Amino acid sequence: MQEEAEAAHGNSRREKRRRAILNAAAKLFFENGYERTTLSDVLALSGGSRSTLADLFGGKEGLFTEVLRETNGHVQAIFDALDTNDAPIEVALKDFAQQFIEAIFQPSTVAITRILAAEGLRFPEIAEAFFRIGPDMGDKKLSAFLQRNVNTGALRPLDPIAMSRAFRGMIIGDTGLCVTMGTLTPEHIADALAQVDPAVDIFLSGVRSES
Amino acid sequence: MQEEAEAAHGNSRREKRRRAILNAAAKLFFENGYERTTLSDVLALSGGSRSTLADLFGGKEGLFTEVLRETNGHVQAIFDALDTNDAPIEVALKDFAQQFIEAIFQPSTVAITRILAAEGLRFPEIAEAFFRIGPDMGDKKLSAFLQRNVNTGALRPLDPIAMSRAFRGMIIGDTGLCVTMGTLTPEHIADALAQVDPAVDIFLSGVRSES
DNA sequence: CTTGAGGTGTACTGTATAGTACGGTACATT
DNA sequence: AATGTACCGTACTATACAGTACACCTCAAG
Repeated sequence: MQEEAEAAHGNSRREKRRRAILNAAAKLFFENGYERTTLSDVLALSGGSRSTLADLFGGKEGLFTEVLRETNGHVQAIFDALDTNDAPIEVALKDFAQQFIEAIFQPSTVAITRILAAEGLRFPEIAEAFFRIGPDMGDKKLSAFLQRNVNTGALRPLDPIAMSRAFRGMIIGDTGLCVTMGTLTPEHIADALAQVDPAVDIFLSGVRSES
Repeated sequence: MQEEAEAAHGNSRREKRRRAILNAAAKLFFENGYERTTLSDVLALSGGSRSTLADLFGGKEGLFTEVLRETNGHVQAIFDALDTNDAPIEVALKDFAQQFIEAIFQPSTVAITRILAAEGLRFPEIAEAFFRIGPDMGDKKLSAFLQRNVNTGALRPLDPIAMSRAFRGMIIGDTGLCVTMGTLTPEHIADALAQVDPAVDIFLSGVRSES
């Protein structure tokens, strides 16, 4: 019974420590990278002792993968929330683009993108997992939407995958590179948002059936 | 006089060592990242002694920045070679897209993109320099080309910067993310090349003046 | 052949840091 | 309040690595 309670919300004390360490580690790993973050730094920020950290996570690698797993979960949730609506195509696409940009520039999304760029080769399965939930999720929803509009005859019968890819590329532009380079500023995001309308216009003119 | 010869092509012996160390360092930094590359690794690959390395580059940071500077130079040359031609718009754009993809997926471009994604925050001036010669160079040539075609009336009077951005985004798509994640494969490149034609079609249908 | 300037290799130093051991402490349960 | 489990903190160990010192070697010029 006691075990059950632990499994559910955790031994309140232990779980609090766990959360504190995890949060501190996430912050430091994302800010400074894996190598340049020391366990002492983490503990200085979180409180707790080396022994507890070792017990909870096994060691530095265990802590890191746990941070990534959790962040991947957050990102997954963000992309799950993406949706297309039943407004006229133009409006629906603009909505989707706004949501997409917001999803991509969420702090947790940006953080995990950068850290995986830096450390991805060492944790390939995690990098791949992220890739699958990030781009692929957006792609799936968008291409399904486009396919529906092809079926109704609203759009020319082009490959929905290719259209989806083109659309997302137009929306994101160079900003994706800024993210990984660490040079992302609020202006870049504002800029990306400002580019949505012209991009949608170009895209729609390109794919819409002749009326 | 002797000095002059040294300045030009270098004391042949010293210069050979320099090149060997630089090449080995580039390979290892790009493969394993900054932190995980040790000077001993570099020397094991290049030959030479710790003392010479210290003398030539000052230390690890000096060696690294020298590698980045040089690679930036190569990338600059690659992007300088990008050009638009006088063929019909559709052909010219497809040509440009092919060149652009090839430039972006050059080994040296990929290598420096990844290493800057990983270490960019520590060497911000280099990251920014790369950013300026990479995307911005492509952007400049492409938007000038588009502007010319707007002027002749071939294209609708849209903002050439926005068009350029949209075009490049469509061409690159997710593949840019693969690069930074280290999951780039030859198939990705082939895939990107295969997407050029449909992307150009969508783009052109979107921006061309009604005939 | 001689000579010296520059290069080589090794061995050393100092520092940083991950992981561990252990004695003390606080908290929850009864 | 007693008791035992789980946490804390410190100190220690082992290792890895950048940078340096130094004695030996190589090569080119005379």
